[in-house]
Amino acid sequence: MARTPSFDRSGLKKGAWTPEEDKKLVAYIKRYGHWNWRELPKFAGLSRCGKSCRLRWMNYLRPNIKRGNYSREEEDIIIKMHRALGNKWAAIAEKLPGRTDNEIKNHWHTSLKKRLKQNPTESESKPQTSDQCKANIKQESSKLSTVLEDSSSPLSPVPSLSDFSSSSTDSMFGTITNWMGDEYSTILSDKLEEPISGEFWTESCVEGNSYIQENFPETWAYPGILFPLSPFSLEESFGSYVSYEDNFMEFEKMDEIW
DNA sequence: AAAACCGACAACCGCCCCGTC
DNA sequence: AGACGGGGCGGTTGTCGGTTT
Repeated sequence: MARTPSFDRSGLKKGAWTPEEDKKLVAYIKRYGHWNWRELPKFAGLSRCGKSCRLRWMNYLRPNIKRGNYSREEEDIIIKMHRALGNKWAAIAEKLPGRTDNEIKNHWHTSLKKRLKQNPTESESKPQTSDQCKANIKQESSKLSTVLEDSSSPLSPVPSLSDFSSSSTDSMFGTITNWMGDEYSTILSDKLEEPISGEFWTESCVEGNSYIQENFPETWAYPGILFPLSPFSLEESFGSYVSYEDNFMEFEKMDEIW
């Protein structure tokens, strides 16, 4: 399925990701976040370019990725959004929780396009100007938000942070392992064996830890952590961002959790 | 059983946008 | 204002598994 692994001139690996590489990437991001995609592979011990790491994380490894078959409802949304927006896969993906733009794009090219050919009445998309697209994005977004807010909808967003905070460790762990699969669940199981204190859930995340996303279980965010595992000093890496003392404390807190 | 074909999808590439200096 | 760098996006390709011939 994936491409055969190879190395480019600069020695960077290309092609299919191995489970080992995935583990390294996941372990690094869950510990330090993606503070800089370009630098990240060096510190994570990966011979990959930053872009490749980003892509792997965004399309495959990040939490709450929904895989598998598309429901009819999801397909209808894709068709509808595509009619309104054209090939704005990222915008379309925003309205399908758990689906990535890449996945939607693939599904469009492999299935939906054909389906529409057979049944043209479903589509009839006219080329749109970029202004029209922008207007449509707004319009479709507000319409679909209404649908998605309805908790009875099968397309409801993934559980919110408050859902995680009120749930048991077990159920949260279930959610996390769900997106990672068995392959990686062992990395986590060690860390999640002990219940997480109530205090932990109320701590806010540092703004600017850019990988922390909506619906991202807070345990993954390491409250306050913003620095890399780097051979350089913290100051060198982040200059005025943080003081060593502050983050050393965060480090300790983090290690308690993990 | 083997070859040819097709569908699915992970991954790469190049371009563009946006923030920073 | 313009150069630069990082991140994001969309188009495309490469490969594998399944199906058909």
